[in-house]
Amino acid sequence: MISLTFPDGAKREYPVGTSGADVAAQISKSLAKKAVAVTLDGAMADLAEPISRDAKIEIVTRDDPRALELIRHDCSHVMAEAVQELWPGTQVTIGPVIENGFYYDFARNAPFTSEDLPVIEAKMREIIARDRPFTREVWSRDEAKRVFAAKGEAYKVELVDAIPADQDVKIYKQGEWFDLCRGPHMPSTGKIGTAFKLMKVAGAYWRGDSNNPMLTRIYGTAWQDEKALADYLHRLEEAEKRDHRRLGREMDLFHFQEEGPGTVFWHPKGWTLFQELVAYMRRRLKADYDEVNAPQVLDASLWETSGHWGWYKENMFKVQSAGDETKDERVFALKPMNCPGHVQIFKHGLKSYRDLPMRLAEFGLVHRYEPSGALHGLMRVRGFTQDDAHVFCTEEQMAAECLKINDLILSTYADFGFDEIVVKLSTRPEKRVGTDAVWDHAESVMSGVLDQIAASSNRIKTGILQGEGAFYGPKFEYTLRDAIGREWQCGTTQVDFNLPERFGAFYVDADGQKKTPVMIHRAICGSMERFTGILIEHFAGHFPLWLAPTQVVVATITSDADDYAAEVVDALKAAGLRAELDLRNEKINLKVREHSLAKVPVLLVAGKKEAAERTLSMRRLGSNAQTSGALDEVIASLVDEAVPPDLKRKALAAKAA
RNA sequence: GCCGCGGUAGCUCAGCUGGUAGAGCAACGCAUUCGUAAUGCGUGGGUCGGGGGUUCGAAUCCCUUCCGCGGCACCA
Repeated sequence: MISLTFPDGAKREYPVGTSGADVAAQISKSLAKKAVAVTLDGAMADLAEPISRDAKIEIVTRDDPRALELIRHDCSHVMAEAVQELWPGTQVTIGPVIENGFYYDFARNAPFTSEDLPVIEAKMREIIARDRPFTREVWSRDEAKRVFAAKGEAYKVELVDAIPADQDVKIYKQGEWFDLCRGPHMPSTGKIGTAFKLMKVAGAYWRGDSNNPMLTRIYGTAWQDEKALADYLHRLEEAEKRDHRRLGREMDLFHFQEEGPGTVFWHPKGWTLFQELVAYMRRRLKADYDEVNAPQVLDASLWETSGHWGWYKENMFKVQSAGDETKDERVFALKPMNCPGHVQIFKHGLKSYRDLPMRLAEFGLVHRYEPSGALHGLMRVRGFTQDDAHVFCTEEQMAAECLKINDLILSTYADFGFDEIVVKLSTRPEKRVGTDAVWDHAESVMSGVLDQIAASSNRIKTGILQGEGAFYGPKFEYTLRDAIGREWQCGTTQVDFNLPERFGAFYVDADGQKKTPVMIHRAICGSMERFTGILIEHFAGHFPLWLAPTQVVVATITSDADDYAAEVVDALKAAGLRAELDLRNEKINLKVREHSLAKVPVLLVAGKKEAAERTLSMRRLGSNAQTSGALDEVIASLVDEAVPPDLKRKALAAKAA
């Protein structure tokens, strides 16, 4: 007999080999009907799996959140069956569950197109309606390989080979069709239901390696019921509405054009937003950093010394004289990084240990020849501005500097409303420079700092990314979560024991000896262009007043109010607000509509009455309520609201003191 | 870079199996002075991404190239 413990703590005895299905059936008929799986000591398992040991058991019903993964996984199997039924000869590879859905990668001579999706969906509905049971078998490796090889499933043969020797080769059947799979699955295909949809086709490399052949991936989404599916599709639509490329056009912030692939044409409004962000960052740096500016175009030899030429030559812009007659054959590069420039500044003149830590910041415009397929609006461009800085310090100062940077990064994010942050330590990659001893040391200091960060706040999550470090040193990566739950990796702190040495940078220590400083690369926003894009999406274009490109529009109702409205705009501008005047001979309805669509935060309406009383009717974006106020009071309250968060904090602190 | 899809007026898009382009919005003009998400009427606007080919004839078919979109790979 075995003893099973239920969630309520009750224990019951069952014969060895009892299945979850048996247990459910003994509890109640309805539970047996709803059950799709069990958890044994927390691990999900098939309902039909014979239980041979004491365990904590829980019956998982179809409406349990944990069943969602099973629905999606089963759905990917059904999709694979549908595809093979429709196009015999198509090879199946892998089909995992992902966030919000699943995919399956197929190998087929002619790739699928989006027109195939409804056809596959229809076939899937047929298979689900057949409601054939999922059954599990364990095969020997040789048998599995023989069967798959005989079916022409070369990829599956490779997958069987990849299964660790101590694990069984499990096969799941759904009627005639079967797949290599570790499970678990629900009892039958009918449990999947109808709340699924195939979303898109895409190419994907076999095993994620670009040296391998490209397979066709079909993405799908699946949910417990139609409502959840509809909600998900609605969320996608909403996300699309806040796409920064769309808002960039609608709000007249920036554009791209063919002649400048991956480079931004900033329009007046977009540039105002961008500069407001830069101004904010610049204020935040003032206390601790010195701002510098290093050249845009530097001799290739400098990049050879830094190692970038060797590692990233393919991704750099080469610059040369374009003149046909020129004798100057020198090869320059458009800077892809600011660090070599900053090292030159550090090296210029003798530095003492007393000068350390030396923190050099630059809003450096860098250019990288990104692969064409990687370009994506402001998020991935070929020319961008880094809020970069390099801290030259001693080894002893390193940990403290990392923590100081951590404080700056987290407080910056908080000012934009990002307070769920994940900090991850990336350790040595395979392709790297420097000795193992140096890496050992750097990683141990960094992991100590990571522990301190983790201990400092319970809102900050930490983790490790094995092998993801930069070629010259380990790094921290800061990931923030936006208003609709998407994660963006922005900030980074990278310890570098290599570059200063490569460039022969040194300082004179207290004992009169030359020593190589440690260099810490750090960025907060990362790419200012990308961060601007993130902010556009995070706020859905509905910026807080201090960031909004146009903060206020004063719109008239009749031309009788024109003079007054003009006076109001002058007063707003004099008070430092970005204000525009709308005197057009149009109805107020049209004006309200247009400025609302342009996402202007504040609309001040002036009619005959306001002009006579020297008041304004205020309407805030996103609300149709109107409030009336005296001119001076309205301006004062808007001025107060438009103070950036860092200055507001400062003013509060000054008041308190 | 790789796989698939796309590029027609400022924007969103129609244009089937080849017969030299069309709508809505926007713009411009005129009228309207009208209290919180579209006032009415009128007018102009496109070498259909570029290049080449097939054809009597190409937005439409083929090749090529650039750019974009969705993924994959990459991201110092």
